[in-house]
Amino acid sequence: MSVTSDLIRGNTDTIILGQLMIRDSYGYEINKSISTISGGLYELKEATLYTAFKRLEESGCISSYWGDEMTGARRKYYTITPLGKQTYRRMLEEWNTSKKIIDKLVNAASDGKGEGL
Amino acid sequence: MSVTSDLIRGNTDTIILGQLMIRDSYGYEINKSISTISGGLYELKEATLYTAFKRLEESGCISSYWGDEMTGARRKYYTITPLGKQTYRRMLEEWNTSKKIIDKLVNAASDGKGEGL
DNA sequence: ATTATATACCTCACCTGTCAAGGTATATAA
DNA sequence: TTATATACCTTGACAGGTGAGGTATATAAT
Repeated sequence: MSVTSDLIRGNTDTIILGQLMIRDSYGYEINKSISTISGGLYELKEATLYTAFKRLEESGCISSYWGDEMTGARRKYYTITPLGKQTYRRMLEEWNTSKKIIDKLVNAASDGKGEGL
Repeated sequence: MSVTSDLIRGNTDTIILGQLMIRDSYGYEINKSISTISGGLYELKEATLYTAFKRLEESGCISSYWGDEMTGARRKYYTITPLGKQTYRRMLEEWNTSKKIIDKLVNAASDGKGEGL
């Protein structure tokens, strides 16, 4: 884990919704996927993950159902709702906008040497 | 202000240090610069700004002195320290790394259609 | 004179998201 | 029987952001 939480913060919900855009999934699997996709550089803490599920379900972005596994630990699957898809797309746009602005702001000292001051 | 605080969070200190890399400055001016650079899409809340100054000064990244204005409101100027410059460069690297990872994570549904799951 | 606006600083209480630490349960490998 | 992997969940503490409030100087408008 080399990515600071404070830099990921605000993207947690988008990341989870993004995974559910692919297909229904459950907590443990989503977290493994995040770890894999990030090349092992990031993974959500379990408490953060389940807090996010609760938040997303309460806001109507996802819904859940128990899997019918006949063996192993039970799994709680999540589905993204239409509201969730809409929210995901909005958050993705927000990220792209913010990314550009943050880039400008943190690099102010390098581009053009100080416009704005 | 169209940028979500949670997306900026974690970059606040980097942004402030970035401004001080250009030249010594004071709170009010830094905030105006941020607003200008972001095209009016973002500005720090005053409470956030002054909390950040306190945090950065306590950690030795910046130091301060009172301006010698003979008119108008007094200004408290901040200088970036060698530790601050080092911290700034490290945080900039962290942002660049995180940015790529977050991009991968939030766009997982679009690139390659689901690798990692 | 008074009000409004701009500049310029600061603090406190509250909110939200993260997370360490703890817990429960099933299945398999050592 | 112990360890590891899978799989879920909660609680209390913590840190950063922020609304709301305060102080003070200077100028422009009423």
